[in-house]
Amino acid sequence: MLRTNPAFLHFMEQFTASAPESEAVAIKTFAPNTRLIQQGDTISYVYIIREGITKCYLEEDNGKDYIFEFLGKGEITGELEGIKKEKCLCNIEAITSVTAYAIPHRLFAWLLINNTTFNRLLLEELAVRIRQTCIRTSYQQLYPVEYALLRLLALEAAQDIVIPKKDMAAYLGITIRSFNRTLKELRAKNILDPQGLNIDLSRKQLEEILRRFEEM
Amino acid sequence: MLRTNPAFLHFMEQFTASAPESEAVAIKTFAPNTRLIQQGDTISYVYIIREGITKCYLEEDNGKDYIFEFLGKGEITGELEGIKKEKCLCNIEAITSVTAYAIPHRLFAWLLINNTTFNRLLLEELAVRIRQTCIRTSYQQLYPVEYALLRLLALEAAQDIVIPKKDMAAYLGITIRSFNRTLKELRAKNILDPQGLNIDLSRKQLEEILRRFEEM
DNA sequence: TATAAAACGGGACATTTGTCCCACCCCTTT
DNA sequence: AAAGGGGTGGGACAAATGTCCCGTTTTATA
Repeated sequence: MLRTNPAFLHFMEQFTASAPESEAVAIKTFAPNTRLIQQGDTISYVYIIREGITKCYLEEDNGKDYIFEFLGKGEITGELEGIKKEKCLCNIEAITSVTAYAIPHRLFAWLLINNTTFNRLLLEELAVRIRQTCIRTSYQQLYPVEYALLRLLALEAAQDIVIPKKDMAAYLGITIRSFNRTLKELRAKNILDPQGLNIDLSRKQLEEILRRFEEM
Repeated sequence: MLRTNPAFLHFMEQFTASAPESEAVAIKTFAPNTRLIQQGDTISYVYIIREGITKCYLEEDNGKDYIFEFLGKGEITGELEGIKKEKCLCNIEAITSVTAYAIPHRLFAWLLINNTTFNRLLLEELAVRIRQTCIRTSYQQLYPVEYALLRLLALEAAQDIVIPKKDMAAYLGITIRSFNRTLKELRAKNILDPQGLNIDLSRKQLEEILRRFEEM
């Protein structure tokens, strides 16, 4: 759910600390609820998140939003546009306060060609993203919302973060109404079986889930 | 819907024709309904489709299938597993008769490092795939099935291919029953407005859609 | 503190989608 | 020709989800 990429972050720290080319890399700051990237715009930077949490989402013409993923430390964004010069696919909006490395397209292209490590990191990142997306989409299409919601709550607690309710709903592709309803039903049934969710949870995390669950 | 990548195909033709390393590349043939890749398996080849159409899908524990995409000429598959050594995410099954270049992982890794063109082609392919997936997922989650179905029919006709009904349903993430029902409703309403679908259609394609639509 | 404005939860109903099942058609086999 | 099997379309009902709306709570502001 909240993706991170420590290896990428580490690379950027090294790179900005030592490489002469890295002068071009700026560090930008974004306040909560402001956008790093705006859907439809043409941009000239690729960002790598240094600190904070963002949401990556698409706004459809009918006013509905669909959140693809939450991007945290070390995640790259704007890379699709950096690879193929097209308009931005989706919005990247800061949920918490965010700082990010801003890599100009020119440098990005240079890195891809001349820095094997960087190239490799990006390749792996894209591969992971595709894999995760596939798993999630399929899961959400083929299982009842109930399961997906439970799983999402578990992930949220496991990562010890708080995501606004409306964002969770948008992530599941449902309305807040449905979200609330399902939540209520789960509570009524008193079913909370993280064992069946295929997520590793410590005892502490499990308690955390239960606590949040009651309070929501 | 049916993805192709002429540039990738062209590269492979050139490469197998001239490069000495390409000895390792075999051409494999697959009969309709057989699998190039089996979900959960460990493989040692990356495939690039030379001819034919395949479907890339995930089978969930509850017996349902979700089709991510239909891969045709020049599309690569098994690349996620080639980049990160993990078990196969999904099934790749031949719909028509298929021939494909089979690239051993060792050569694949070598190409990524030593052949800038290949590296670039893969990067672009992954980028396109992510983009397309995002667009589609969002569309399917946030619009009524009716729209998605209409759009799918249009795409199918525009590319002049035939996809079995059950595969179309699996692509939309719905049951055949729902598929049939929606189809019937559309026919009853006699609504078929490809203008609103954001797909470029020639007059001939439009007629083709209408024809198929009536016959289904 | 009082009051308006905005966010929130959930009831009631409408719509959409899934499940179950049966009738029909087209094969094949005997 | 008769019987059986597999695939297909759709009716009837159940379940899930969305839409509309209202009363309550929270927040902001004078």
